[in-house]
Amino acid sequence: MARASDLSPEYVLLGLLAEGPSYGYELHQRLVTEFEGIWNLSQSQCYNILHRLEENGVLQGEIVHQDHPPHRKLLRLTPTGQHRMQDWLTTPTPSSTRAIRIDFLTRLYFSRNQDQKIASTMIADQIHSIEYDLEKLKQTLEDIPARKILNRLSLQLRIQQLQTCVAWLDECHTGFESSEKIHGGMAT
Amino acid sequence: MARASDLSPEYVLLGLLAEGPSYGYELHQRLVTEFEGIWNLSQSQCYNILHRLEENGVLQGEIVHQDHPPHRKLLRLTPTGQHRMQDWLTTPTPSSTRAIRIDFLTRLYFSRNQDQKIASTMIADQIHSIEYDLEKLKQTLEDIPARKILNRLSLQLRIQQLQTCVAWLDECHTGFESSEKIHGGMAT
DNA sequence: CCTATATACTCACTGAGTGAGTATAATCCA
DNA sequence: TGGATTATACTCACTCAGTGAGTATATAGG
Repeated sequence: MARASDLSPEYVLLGLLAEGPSYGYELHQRLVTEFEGIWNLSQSQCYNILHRLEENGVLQGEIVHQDHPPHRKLLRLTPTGQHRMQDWLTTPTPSSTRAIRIDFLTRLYFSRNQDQKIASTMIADQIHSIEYDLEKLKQTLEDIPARKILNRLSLQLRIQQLQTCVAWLDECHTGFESSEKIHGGMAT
Repeated sequence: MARASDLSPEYVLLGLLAEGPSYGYELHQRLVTEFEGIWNLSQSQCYNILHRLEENGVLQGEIVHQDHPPHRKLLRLTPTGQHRMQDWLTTPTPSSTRAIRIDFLTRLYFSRNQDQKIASTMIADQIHSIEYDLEKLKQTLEDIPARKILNRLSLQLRIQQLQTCVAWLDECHTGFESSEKIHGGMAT
């Protein structure tokens, strides 16, 4: 099944659940507060994904009967889910500007919870991955005949955007390092 | 109904049909050859859109009976469709890097068929539109508290990407102007 | 004459995402 | 004390883009 799509919101949910079991409602709340401007899922979309993940055996739900309803469903990662999560964290984000902004940044966030050093490595890996793809794109550009202006302009923009990404990743590095003093633990 | 979505492929089809009536098959062929790397629609998706546009009264189809099948459907823009097309050409593309690369570039291509000067104006307008949005984004960034590192980094990347877009639009300007000598008329 | 390919289009499905709806507890406030 | 409002927690039915396989015919080649 591999990676659903380059920018699937399911991974951010996996990431949150990797920190500990939680409820659908709570997960959505965290998305709204902590990932504002990055992930923007409606509540029902959240539940949809969660249901699918449970069907696929990535999550396991356990209904918690309180004294009185509403009944809540406590969700936790299965071993499969933990595996999936680790795969995601260690696979570089594809070289698309949007994917870098959304997917990479989310991965960075969760890897940082595990180990500060992993985050540094991740940034470096991502830069290498992009630079590799950049070389290929530049080659492609040379192969496009001059009369195909549209195609050339489009590719040129993509290349420039990726170069901007690399510059930003450098900033990211320093930005995250300096933040270690300010921001120590993880809030729930 | 306005603009379907920021990046709807229906406009590129409208644009092609604005040059003259055509067939579904032919339109798809042109997408594959002329818009390679920009639009990437499957044949069936093409037909889907075309069907929808016809239902909405944007296109009108006329079945051409040749001596022998296959019967072909000649599609042409209705006045509504021509109007829609003009609206699209004159409305700046929203300030998202992807939209600039895809939607703006496509608009530029078609406006150039109409009048070279319109293309110049369009580039200038687009730059102004982006710079306006950039100011707002910079303001938003200042309002995000320092501890929200994720949200800040995300916004910072967006801002840098848009600045790259502006630089690219300038290049676009000169690139297109120099191409006027090389590439005069329009091929069908 | 048979096959491969180009033309031209249809259809049934998936999967993301939306929006309205259901049900219950807690809180407020007059 | 009871009526309204809000927060919690989740379900359901729908739309719409996009995919991929399928249908049908003409043509060109060996």
